[in-house]
Amino acid sequence: MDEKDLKIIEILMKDGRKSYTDIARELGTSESSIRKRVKKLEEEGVIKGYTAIIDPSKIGYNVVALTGFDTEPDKFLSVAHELCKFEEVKKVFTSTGDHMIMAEIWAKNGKEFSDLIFNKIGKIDGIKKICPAIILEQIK
Amino acid sequence: MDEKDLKIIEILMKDGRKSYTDIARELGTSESSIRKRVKKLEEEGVIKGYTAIIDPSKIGYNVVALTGFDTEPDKFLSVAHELCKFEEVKKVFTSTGDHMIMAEIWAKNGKEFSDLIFNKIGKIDGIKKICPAIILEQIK
DNA sequence: TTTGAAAATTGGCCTAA
DNA sequence: TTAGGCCAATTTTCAAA
Repeated sequence: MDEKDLKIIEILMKDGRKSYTDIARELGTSESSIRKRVKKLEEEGVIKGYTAIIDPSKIGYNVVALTGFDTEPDKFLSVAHELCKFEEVKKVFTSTGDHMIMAEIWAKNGKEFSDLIFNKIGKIDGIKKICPAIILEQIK
Repeated sequence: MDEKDLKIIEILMKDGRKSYTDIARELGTSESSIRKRVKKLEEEGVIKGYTAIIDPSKIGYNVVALTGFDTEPDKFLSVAHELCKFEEVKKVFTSTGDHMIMAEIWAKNGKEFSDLIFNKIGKIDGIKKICPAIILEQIK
């Protein structure tokens, strides 16, 4: 892990589909050098994967919410695990602060979101409180 | 925007570097069809870009925090805008719920994080309250 | 790092709906 | 007119030396 690896990571965070050849040109080195470094970074788990950044509203998901969950202490991990099973739950974090678990949840509209929160996710055993913060706009 | 577009999006969210040829094979169609659909999705802003998913701790960022900001109502937008200028601030959202602004902030350690919060970001005009929730683990 | 073969990308052109 | 298919030139990927 050196300066060049960090540069590669920076470039791939900006454009995850940039070709090794392009990165090599940008950093003034060879394509195979870049490819081997990227492969190593992937194997080491530094690069965990690649993803397309989607505008949820453009595919019909008009409600995206950062949702905090408070749980009974001993049910904490099982709640987190259950949350992951929902297709609408895109990300799950454990955290300090106001809530033990934070999740990013996508829903088509307010009705579907409340149905999801009250009738499905809310039914998970061990959840004490749900605190949704609906994202209005992603600025950065 | 049809079923096939949604499938393409799903595939590219799982692996943002998958080749058009591979996607075509998976969906039983031709490479050029995929290519033209992806290009259109990009032009329409459905696909906003691609990114490598990095494990922050593996590149020395041991503190990642979802941080809520309360602002004076009229300074709301300028605060959001100022936040975006910090390299350590990776994402900025406006939201309903407890806080008007939510940001994902990366720091190398607790010391750097508190320095950032108290001495730099905290100095932005219009901020009334900062509520950091440090992410312990990303499960999904 | 270099090299060469295999694979993917790209642009143009054609057909069909 | 638009989406899909086909082909040929170029570029990229990938493994072996």
